[in-house]
Amino acid sequence: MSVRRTSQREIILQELQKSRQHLTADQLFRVVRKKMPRISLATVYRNLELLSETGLIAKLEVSGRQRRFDSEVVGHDHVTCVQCHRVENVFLEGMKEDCPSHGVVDGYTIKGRRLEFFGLCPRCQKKNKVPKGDATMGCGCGCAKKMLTDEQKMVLQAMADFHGPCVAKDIAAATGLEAKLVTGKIADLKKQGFVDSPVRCKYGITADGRTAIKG
Amino acid sequence: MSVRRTSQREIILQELQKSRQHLTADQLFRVVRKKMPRISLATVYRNLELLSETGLIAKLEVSGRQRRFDSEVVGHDHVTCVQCHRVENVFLEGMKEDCPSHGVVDGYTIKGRRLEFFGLCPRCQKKNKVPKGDATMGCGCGCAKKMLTDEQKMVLQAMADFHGPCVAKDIAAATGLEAKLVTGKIADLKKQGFVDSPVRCKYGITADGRTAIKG
DNA sequence: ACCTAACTGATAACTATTACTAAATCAAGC
DNA sequence: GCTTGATTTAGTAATAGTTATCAGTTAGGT
Repeated sequence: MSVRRTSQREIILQELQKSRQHLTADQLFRVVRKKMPRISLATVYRNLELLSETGLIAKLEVSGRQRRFDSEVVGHDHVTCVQCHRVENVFLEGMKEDCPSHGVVDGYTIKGRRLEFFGLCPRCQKKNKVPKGDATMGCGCGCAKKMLTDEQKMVLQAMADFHGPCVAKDIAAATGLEAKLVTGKIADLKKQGFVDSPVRCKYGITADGRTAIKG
Repeated sequence: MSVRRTSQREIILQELQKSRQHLTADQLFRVVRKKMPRISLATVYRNLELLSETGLIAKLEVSGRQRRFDSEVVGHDHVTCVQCHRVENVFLEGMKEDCPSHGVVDGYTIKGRRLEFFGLCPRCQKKNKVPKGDATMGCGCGCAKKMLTDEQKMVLQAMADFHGPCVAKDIAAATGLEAKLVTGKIADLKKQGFVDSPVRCKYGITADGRTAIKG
Protein backbone atom coordinates (compact mmCIF):
# COMPACT_ATOMS: atom_id res chain seq x y z
CA MET A 1 0.00 0.00 0.00
CA SER A 2 1.17 3.50 -0.46
CA VAL A 3 -0.99 6.57 0.13
CA ARG A 4 -3.79 6.23 2.65
CA ARG A 5 -6.95 8.15 3.09
CA THR A 6 -6.93 9.83 6.49
CA SER A 7 -9.44 12.26 7.91
CA GLN A 8 -6.66 14.81 8.48
CA ARG A 9 -5.63 14.70 4.84
CA GLU A 10 -9.22 14.97 3.70
CA ILE A 11 -9.99 18.02 5.83
CA ILE A 12 -6.77 19.76 4.80
CA LEU A 13 -7.56 19.37 1.11
CA GLN A 14 -11.19 20.26 1.62
CA GLU A 15 -10.48 23.43 3.56
CA LEU A 16 -7.84 24.59 1.11
CA GLN A 17 -10.27 24.13 -1.77
CA LYS A 18 -13.08 25.76 0.14
CA SER A 19 -11.06 28.86 1.01
CA ARG A 20 -10.24 29.54 -2.65
CA GLN A 21 -7.31 31.59 -1.41
CA HIS A 22 -3.59 31.04 -1.42
CA LEU A 23 -3.10 30.05 2.17
CA THR A 24 0.16 29.54 3.98
CA ALA A 25 0.63 26.31 5.93
CA ASP A 26 0.09 28.28 9.09
CA GLN A 27 -3.15 29.89 7.97
CA LEU A 28 -4.50 26.57 6.82
CA PHE A 29 -3.46 25.04 10.12
CA ARG A 30 -5.61 27.55 11.97
CA VAL A 31 -8.61 26.87 9.79
CA VAL A 32 -8.26 23.10 10.01
CA ARG A 33 -7.76 23.22 13.77
CA LYS A 34 -11.31 24.50 14.11
CA LYS A 35 -12.62 21.21 12.78
CA MET A 36 -9.95 19.01 14.28
CA PRO A 37 -8.48 20.70 17.33
CA ARG A 38 -5.77 18.15 18.02
CA ILE A 39 -4.18 18.25 14.56
CA SER A 40 -0.50 19.09 14.42
CA LEU A 41 1.15 21.75 12.30
CA ALA A 42 3.60 19.11 11.15
CA THR A 43 0.71 17.10 9.77
CA VAL A 44 -0.45 20.06 7.75
CA TYR A 45 3.01 20.55 6.28
CA ARG A 46 3.41 16.84 5.56
CA ASN A 47 0.10 16.62 3.77
CA LEU A 48 0.51 19.80 1.79
CA GLU A 49 3.80 18.40 0.57
CA LEU A 50 2.23 15.06 -0.27
CA LEU A 51 -0.81 16.58 -1.98
CA SER A 52 1.40 18.79 -4.10
CA GLU A 53 3.51 15.79 -5.08
CA THR A 54 0.44 13.93 -6.27
CA GLY A 55 -0.64 17.02 -8.20
CA LEU A 56 -3.86 17.61 -6.29
CA ILE A 57 -2.71 21.04 -5.17
CA ALA A 58 0.09 23.39 -6.22
CA LYS A 59 2.98 24.58 -4.11
CA LEU A 60 3.45 28.25 -4.88
CA GLU A 61 6.80 29.71 -3.81
CA VAL A 62 5.67 33.24 -4.47
CA SER A 63 7.77 36.00 -3.04
CA GLY A 64 7.67 36.61 0.65
CA ARG A 65 8.73 34.56 3.56
CA GLN A 66 6.20 31.80 3.54
CA ARG A 67 5.29 29.21 0.97
CA ARG A 68 1.69 29.24 -0.18
CA PHE A 69 -0.56 26.53 -1.52
CA ASP A 70 -3.14 26.73 -4.26
CA SER A 71 -6.02 24.37 -4.88
CA GLU A 72 -6.17 25.40 -8.53
CA VAL A 73 -3.57 23.53 -10.50
CA VAL A 74 -4.24 24.70 -14.07
CA GLY A 75 -1.71 27.11 -15.57
CA HIS A 76 -2.09 30.63 -14.34
CA ASP A 77 0.01 33.35 -12.76
CA HIS A 78 -0.23 35.39 -9.59
CA VAL A 79 -0.52 38.95 -8.30
CA THR A 80 0.74 39.79 -4.85
CA CYS A 81 -0.49 42.87 -3.06
CA VAL A 82 2.59 44.64 -1.73
CA GLN A 83 0.62 46.06 1.16
CA CYS A 84 -1.55 43.26 2.55
CA HIS A 85 0.34 40.36 0.93
CA ARG A 86 -2.82 38.86 -0.47
CA VAL A 87 -2.09 36.58 -3.44
CA GLU A 88 -4.57 36.12 -6.24
CA ASN A 89 -4.75 34.24 -9.51
CA VAL A 90 -4.28 35.94 -12.85
CA PHE A 91 -5.18 34.41 -16.17
CA LEU A 92 -3.38 36.34 -18.87
CA GLU A 93 -4.48 36.12 -22.51
CA GLY A 94 -2.08 36.07 -25.40
CA MET A 95 0.89 35.52 -23.16
CA LYS A 96 1.72 31.96 -24.04
CA GLU A 97 3.55 32.81 -27.25
CA ASP A 98 5.76 35.56 -25.94
CA CYS A 99 6.36 34.21 -22.48
CA PRO A 100 6.90 30.55 -23.18
CA SER A 101 6.87 27.96 -20.45
CA HIS A 102 8.85 25.48 -22.52
CA GLY A 103 11.67 25.69 -24.99
CA VAL A 104 15.24 26.85 -24.85
CA VAL A 105 16.49 30.15 -23.44
CA ASP A 106 20.21 30.97 -23.38
CA GLY A 107 21.14 27.31 -23.54
CA TYR A 108 18.81 26.36 -20.70
CA THR A 109 16.15 23.74 -21.39
CA ILE A 110 13.09 25.39 -19.90
CA LYS A 111 10.72 23.17 -17.99
CA GLY A 112 8.48 25.84 -16.57
CA ARG A 113 8.17 29.44 -15.64
CA ARG A 114 6.74 31.56 -12.93
CA LEU A 115 5.29 34.99 -13.36
CA GLU A 116 4.33 37.16 -10.46
CA PHE A 117 2.99 40.67 -10.48
CA PHE A 118 3.32 43.10 -7.64
CA GLY A 119 0.88 45.86 -6.95
CA LEU A 120 -1.89 47.20 -4.81
CA CYS A 121 -5.11 45.24 -4.53
CA PRO A 122 -8.37 47.18 -4.96
CA ARG A 123 -9.03 47.00 -1.23
CA CYS A 124 -5.68 48.56 -0.30
CA GLN A 125 -6.03 51.23 -2.97
CA LYS A 126 -9.31 52.25 -1.41
CA LYS A 127 -7.85 52.08 2.07
CA ASN A 128 -5.02 54.43 1.09
CA LYS A 129 -7.44 57.08 -0.19
CA VAL A 130 -9.03 57.69 3.21
CA PRO A 131 -8.16 61.12 4.71
CA LYS A 132 -5.09 60.86 6.87
CA GLY A 133 -6.69 62.52 9.90
CA ASP A 134 -7.92 59.12 11.03
CA ALA A 135 -5.40 57.93 13.58
CA THR A 136 -6.45 54.30 13.50
CA MET A 137 -5.80 54.08 9.78
CA GLY A 138 -2.91 52.32 8.12
CA CYS A 139 -0.33 54.78 6.81
CA GLY A 140 -0.29 53.32 3.32
CA CYS A 141 3.38 52.45 3.51
CA GLY A 142 2.83 48.82 4.42
CA CYS A 143 3.45 49.30 8.11
CA ALA A 144 -0.17 48.86 9.19
CA LYS A 145 0.81 45.79 11.15
CA LYS A 146 2.99 47.78 13.47
CA MET A 147 0.24 50.23 14.23
CA LEU A 148 -1.95 47.66 15.92
CA THR A 149 -2.07 47.99 19.67
CA ASP A 150 -1.64 44.93 21.83
CA GLU A 151 -5.34 44.92 22.65
CA GLN A 152 -6.28 45.15 18.98
CA LYS A 153 -4.01 42.21 18.33
CA MET A 154 -5.66 40.24 21.13
CA VAL A 155 -9.07 40.87 19.62
CA LEU A 156 -7.93 39.88 16.15
CA GLN A 157 -6.26 36.76 17.44
CA ALA A 158 -9.37 35.69 19.34
CA MET A 159 -11.42 36.28 16.22
CA ALA A 160 -9.00 34.19 14.20
CA ASP A 161 -9.35 31.37 16.69
CA PHE A 162 -13.11 31.46 16.33
CA HIS A 163 -14.55 29.55 13.41
CA GLY A 164 -17.13 31.63 11.64
CA PRO A 165 -18.66 34.91 12.70
CA CYS A 166 -18.89 35.79 16.36
CA VAL A 167 -20.44 38.50 18.50
CA ALA A 168 -18.52 41.02 20.60
CA LYS A 169 -19.40 39.12 23.78
CA ASP A 170 -17.55 36.03 22.54
CA ILE A 171 -14.43 38.08 22.02
CA ALA A 172 -14.77 39.72 25.41
CA ALA A 173 -14.96 36.26 26.98
CA ALA A 174 -12.00 34.93 25.00
CA THR A 175 -9.73 37.90 25.64
CA GLY A 176 -10.86 38.81 29.14
CA LEU A 177 -11.34 42.41 27.98
CA GLU A 178 -14.36 44.52 28.90
CA ALA A 179 -17.26 44.10 26.44
CA LYS A 180 -17.59 47.84 25.84
CA LEU A 181 -13.91 48.12 25.04
CA VAL A 182 -14.13 45.21 22.65
CA THR A 183 -16.97 46.82 20.71
CA GLY A 184 -14.80 49.88 20.17
CA LYS A 185 -11.81 47.82 19.07
CA ILE A 186 -13.92 45.89 16.59
CA ALA A 187 -15.20 49.12 15.08
CA ASP A 188 -11.62 50.38 14.66
CA LEU A 189 -10.45 47.11 13.17
CA LYS A 190 -13.39 47.09 10.78
CA LYS A 191 -12.44 50.55 9.53
CA GLN A 192 -8.94 49.27 8.89
CA GLY A 193 -10.28 46.34 6.91
CA PHE A 194 -9.06 43.69 9.34
CA VAL A 195 -12.57 42.73 10.43
CA ASP A 196 -15.81 42.54 8.52
CA SER A 197 -19.39 41.91 9.45
CA PRO A 198 -20.97 39.23 7.26
CA VAL A 199 -24.14 39.33 9.38
CA ARG A 200 -25.41 42.28 11.38
CA CYS A 201 -23.84 42.24 14.87
CA LYS A 202 -21.62 39.32 13.95
CA TYR A 203 -17.99 39.79 13.06
CA GLY A 204 -15.21 37.85 11.40
CA ILE A 205 -11.55 38.36 10.69
CA THR A 206 -10.57 39.17 7.11
CA ALA A 207 -7.54 37.91 5.17
CA ASP A 208 -5.96 41.31 5.87
CA GLY A 209 -6.62 40.76 9.53
CA ARG A 210 -4.86 37.44 9.48
CA THR A 211 -1.97 39.00 7.65
CA ALA A 212 -1.81 41.78 10.19
CA ILE A 213 -1.36 39.48 13.16
CA LYS A 214 0.87 36.90 11.57
CA GLY A 215 2.80 36.78 8.31
CA MET B 1 24.46 62.30 8.39
CA SER B 2 22.75 59.19 7.20
CA VAL B 3 24.52 56.51 5.22
CA ARG B 4 28.23 56.16 5.89
CA ARG B 5 31.00 54.79 3.79
CA THR B 6 32.54 51.88 5.65
CA SER B 7 35.20 49.50 4.43
CA GLN B 8 32.90 46.55 5.10
CA ARG B 9 30.20 48.01 2.90
CA GLU B 10 32.68 48.82 0.17
CA ILE B 11 34.12 45.34 0.05
CA ILE B 12 30.70 43.70 0.09
CA LEU B 13 29.52 45.73 -2.89
CA GLN B 14 32.82 45.30 -4.69
CA GLU B 15 32.89 41.52 -4.31
CA LEU B 16 29.27 41.12 -5.34
CA GLN B 17 29.92 43.14 -8.48
CA LYS B 18 33.14 41.30 -9.17
CA SER B 19 31.54 37.86 -8.91
CA ARG B 20 28.91 38.69 -11.53
CA GLN B 21 26.82 35.90 -10.08
CA HIS B 22 23.71 35.81 -7.97
CA LEU B 23 25.22 35.08 -4.61
CA THR B 24 23.43 34.24 -1.42
CA ALA B 25 24.33 36.20 1.70
CA ASP B 26 26.22 33.19 2.93
CA GLN B 27 28.25 32.74 -0.24
CA LEU B 28 29.15 36.40 -0.29
CA PHE B 29 30.10 36.21 3.38
CA ARG B 30 32.65 33.52 2.58
CA VAL B 31 34.16 35.54 -0.24
CA VAL B 32 34.32 38.74 1.77
CA ARG B 33 35.82 36.98 4.76
CA LYS B 34 38.92 36.29 2.68
CA LYS B 35 39.63 40.01 2.51
CA MET B 36 38.30 40.89 5.93
CA PRO B 37 38.47 37.86 8.19
CA ARG B 38 36.72 39.42 11.19
CA ILE B 39 33.61 40.54 9.34
CA SER B 40 30.32 39.26 10.69
CA LEU B 41 27.58 37.51 8.75
CA ALA B 42 25.13 39.97 10.27
CA THR B 43 27.09 42.83 8.71
CA VAL B 44 26.77 41.18 5.32
CA TYR B 45 23.02 40.83 5.73
CA ARG B 46 22.69 44.36 7.05
CA ASN B 47 24.59 45.86 4.14
CA LEU B 48 22.92 43.78 1.46
CA GLU B 49 19.62 45.03 2.81
CA LEU B 50 20.84 48.62 2.89
CA LEU B 51 22.42 48.47 -0.56
CA SER B 52 19.25 47.07 -2.04
CA GLU B 53 17.23 49.81 -0.38
CA THR B 54 19.43 52.47 -1.94
CA GLY B 55 19.07 50.71 -5.31
CA LEU B 56 22.75 49.89 -5.74
CA ILE B 57 22.00 46.18 -5.86
CA ALA B 58 18.85 44.10 -6.30
CA LYS B 59 17.34 41.70 -3.82
CA LEU B 60 16.18 38.72 -5.82
CA GLU B 61 13.69 36.48 -4.00
CA VAL B 62 13.95 33.78 -6.61
CA SER B 63 12.57 30.43 -5.67
CA GLY B 64 14.46 28.30 -3.25
CA ARG B 65 15.30 28.70 0.36
CA GLN B 66 17.78 31.51 0.27
CA ARG B 67 17.51 35.04 -0.93
CA ARG B 68 20.01 36.06 -3.59
CA PHE B 69 21.51 39.40 -4.50
CA ASP B 70 22.30 40.81 -7.90
CA SER B 71 24.67 43.63 -8.75
CA GLU B 72 22.84 44.31 -12.01
CA VAL B 73 19.82 46.43 -11.36
CA VAL B 74 18.52 47.07 -14.88
CA GLY B 75 15.33 45.24 -15.85
CA HIS B 76 15.88 41.64 -16.65
CA ASP B 77 14.55 38.23 -15.64
CA HIS B 78 16.10 35.05 -14.30
CA VAL B 79 16.57 31.38 -15.08
CA THR B 80 17.11 28.93 -12.25
CA CYS B 81 18.66 25.56 -12.92
CA VAL B 82 16.47 23.02 -11.16
CA GLN B 83 19.44 20.74 -10.65
CA CYS B 84 22.34 22.88 -9.46
CA HIS B 85 20.27 25.94 -8.43
CA ARG B 86 22.47 28.28 -10.40
CA VAL B 87 20.65 31.53 -11.19
CA GLU B 88 21.41 33.52 -14.33
CA ASN B 89 20.14 36.65 -16.00
CA VAL B 90 17.87 36.55 -19.01
CA PHE B 91 17.16 39.50 -21.24
CA LEU B 92 14.04 38.75 -23.23
CA GLU B 93 13.20 40.73 -26.36
CA GLY B 94 9.71 41.76 -27.30
CA MET B 95 8.35 40.88 -23.92
CA LYS B 96 7.64 44.33 -22.60
CA GLU B 97 4.37 44.74 -24.46
CA ASP B 98 2.79 41.44 -23.58
CA CYS B 99 4.19 41.03 -20.14
CA PRO B 100 3.85 44.52 -18.77
CA SER B 101 5.54 45.62 -15.62
CA HIS B 102 3.12 48.47 -15.07
CA GLY B 103 -0.58 49.01 -15.61
CA VAL B 104 -3.72 47.49 -14.20
CA VAL B 105 -4.50 43.78 -13.99
CA ASP B 106 -7.76 42.56 -12.44
CA GLY B 107 -8.18 45.74 -10.44
CA TYR B 108 -4.61 45.64 -9.09
CA THR B 109 -2.35 48.59 -9.81
CA ILE B 110 0.78 46.84 -10.98
CA LYS B 111 4.06 48.25 -9.73
CA GLY B 112 6.36 45.55 -10.99
CA ARG B 113 6.62 41.97 -12.07
CA ARG B 114 8.94 39.07 -11.68
CA LEU B 115 9.55 36.37 -14.21
CA GLU B 116 11.55 33.30 -13.45
CA PHE B 117 12.25 30.36 -15.72
CA PHE B 118 13.06 26.89 -14.51
CA GLY B 119 15.15 24.46 -16.46
CA LEU B 120 18.42 22.68 -16.86
CA CYS B 121 21.57 24.71 -17.39
CA PRO B 122 23.91 23.61 -20.20
CA ARG B 123 26.35 22.20 -17.69
CA CYS B 124 23.78 19.99 -16.00
CA GLN B 125 22.39 18.85 -19.34
CA LYS B 126 25.84 17.67 -20.27
CA LYS B 127 26.36 16.12 -16.88
CA ASN B 128 23.15 14.09 -17.21
CA LYS B 129 24.26 12.62 -20.53
CA VAL B 130 27.23 10.81 -19.02
CA PRO B 131 26.80 6.99 -18.92
CA LYS B 132 25.34 5.99 -15.58
CA GLY B 133 28.07 3.46 -14.86
CA ASP B 134 30.12 6.20 -13.26
CA ALA B 135 29.52 5.85 -9.53
CA THR B 136 30.82 9.26 -8.59
CA MET B 137 28.36 10.96 -10.90
CA GLY B 138 25.27 12.85 -9.84
CA CYS B 139 22.10 10.86 -10.52
CA GLY B 140 20.42 13.65 -12.44
CA CYS B 141 17.56 13.85 -9.99
CA GLY B 142 18.98 16.78 -8.05
CA CYS B 143 20.31 14.65 -5.24
CA ALA B 144 23.99 15.06 -6.11
CA LYS B 145 24.57 16.79 -2.80
CA LYS B 146 23.73 13.68 -0.85
CA MET B 147 26.14 11.58 -2.83
CA LEU B 148 29.19 13.44 -1.61
CA THR B 149 31.24 11.54 0.92
CA ASP B 150 32.40 13.26 4.07
CA GLU B 151 35.92 13.45 2.73
CA GLN B 152 34.75 14.97 -0.54
CA LYS B 153 32.85 17.53 1.46
CA MET B 154 35.96 18.32 3.51
CA VAL B 155 37.95 18.90 0.36
CA LEU B 156 35.27 21.12 -1.13
CA GLN B 157 34.92 23.08 2.07
CA ALA B 158 38.66 23.65 2.28
CA MET B 159 38.66 24.80 -1.31
CA ALA B 160 35.80 27.17 -0.59
CA ASP B 161 37.76 28.64 2.29
CA PHE B 162 40.72 29.27 0.01
CA HIS B 163 40.61 32.45 -1.99
CA GLY B 164 41.59 31.78 -5.57
CA PRO B 165 43.06 28.64 -7.07
CA CYS B 166 45.08 26.29 -4.92
CA VAL B 167 47.21 23.18 -5.35
CA ALA B 168 46.42 19.75 -3.94
CA LYS B 169 49.05 20.19 -1.24
CA ASP B 170 47.19 23.20 0.21
CA ILE B 171 44.06 21.13 0.55
CA ALA B 172 45.95 18.26 2.10
CA ALA B 173 47.33 20.68 4.69
CA ALA B 174 43.95 22.26 5.38
CA THR B 175 42.04 19.01 5.71
CA GLY B 176 44.74 16.86 7.25
CA LEU B 177 44.11 14.23 4.58
CA GLU B 178 46.87 12.41 2.73
CA ALA B 179 48.07 14.27 -0.37
CA LYS B 180 47.59 11.27 -2.66
CA LEU B 181 44.03 10.81 -1.44
CA VAL B 182 43.29 14.49 -1.99
CA THR B 183 44.47 14.32 -5.61
CA GLY B 184 41.99 11.51 -6.24
CA LYS B 185 39.14 13.37 -4.55
CA ILE B 186 39.85 16.49 -6.59
CA ALA B 187 39.73 14.45 -9.80
CA ASP B 188 36.36 12.99 -8.80
CA LEU B 189 34.97 16.35 -7.82
CA LYS B 190 36.19 17.85 -11.08
CA LYS B 191 34.32 15.17 -13.02
CA GLN B 192 31.19 16.07 -11.10
CA GLY B 193 31.62 19.72 -11.97
CA PHE B 194 32.18 20.86 -8.40
CA VAL B 195 35.80 21.74 -9.00
CA ASP B 196 37.55 23.24 -11.98
CA SER B 197 41.12 23.93 -12.92
CA PRO B 198 41.62 27.50 -14.13
CA VAL B 199 45.37 26.97 -14.30
CA ARG B 200 47.17 23.68 -14.79
CA CYS B 201 47.68 21.98 -11.41
CA LYS B 202 45.66 24.64 -9.65
CA TYR B 203 42.09 24.03 -8.60
CA GLY B 204 39.11 26.06 -7.49
CA ILE B 205 35.61 25.36 -6.32
CA THR B 206 32.79 26.06 -8.79
CA ALA B 207 29.38 27.55 -8.06
CA ASP B 208 28.04 24.00 -8.24
CA GLY B 209 30.57 22.98 -5.67
CA ARG B 210 29.46 25.71 -3.31
CA THR B 211 25.87 24.69 -3.83
CA ALA B 212 26.76 21.10 -3.12
CA ILE B 213 28.22 21.79 0.31
CA LYS B 214 25.81 24.45 1.46
CA GLY B 215 22.42 25.58 0.18
C1' DA C 1 40.06 67.34 18.68
C1' DC C 2 35.35 66.39 19.90
C1' DC C 3 30.87 64.58 19.60
C1' DT C 4 27.31 61.60 18.33
C1' DA C 5 24.56 59.05 15.14
C1' DA C 6 25.74 55.28 12.30
C1' DC C 7 27.93 51.20 12.25
C1' DT C 8 30.19 46.77 13.71
C1' DG C 9 31.06 41.91 15.60
C1' DA C 10 29.18 38.59 18.40
C1' DT C 11 25.49 36.22 19.63
C1' DA C 12 20.71 35.43 20.99
C1' DA C 13 16.17 35.24 19.20
C1' DC C 14 12.97 34.39 15.82
C1' DT C 15 10.34 32.20 11.87
C1' DA C 16 9.34 28.73 8.66
C1' DT C 17 10.12 24.23 7.78
C1' DT C 18 11.79 19.47 8.38
C1' DA C 19 13.19 15.40 11.12
C1' DC C 20 12.35 12.27 14.72
C1' DT C 21 9.65 9.49 18.04
C1' DA C 22 6.44 6.45 20.13
C1' DA C 23 1.72 5.70 19.75
C1' DA C 24 -2.42 5.41 16.91
C1' DT C 25 -4.76 4.11 12.71
C1' DC C 26 -6.00 2.39 8.17
C1' DA C 27 -6.73 -1.35 5.07
C1' DA C 28 -5.31 -6.00 3.14
C1' DG C 29 -5.72 -10.73 3.88
C1' DC C 30 -7.47 -14.22 6.55
C1' DG D 1 -14.69 -9.50 12.59
C1' DC D 2 -9.68 -10.08 13.81
C1' DT D 3 -4.81 -9.81 12.94
C1' DT D 4 -1.02 -7.64 11.21
C1' DG D 5 2.13 -4.34 9.71
C1' DA D 6 3.14 -0.44 7.07
C1' DT D 7 1.56 4.31 7.06
C1' DT D 8 0.30 8.23 9.46
C1' DT D 9 -0.18 10.95 13.41
C1' DA D 10 0.68 14.40 17.45
C1' DG D 11 4.08 16.32 19.79
C1' DT D 12 8.40 18.03 19.92
C1' DA D 13 13.31 18.71 18.79
C1' DA D 14 16.28 20.23 15.32
C1' DT D 15 17.63 22.97 11.49
C1' DA D 16 18.34 26.87 8.18
C1' DG D 17 18.05 31.41 7.09
C1' DT D 18 17.39 35.75 8.70
C1' DT D 19 16.67 39.51 12.02
C1' DA D 20 17.20 41.80 16.58
C1' DT D 21 19.91 43.20 20.36
C1' DC D 22 23.69 45.27 22.52
C1' DA D 23 28.06 47.00 24.04
C1' DG D 24 31.84 48.83 21.90
C1' DT D 25 33.90 51.33 17.63
C1' DT D 26 34.10 54.64 13.91
C1' DA D 27 32.98 58.08 10.27
C1' DG D 28 32.46 62.49 9.40
C1' DG D 29 30.37 67.05 10.49
C1' DT D 30 31.40 70.86 13.83
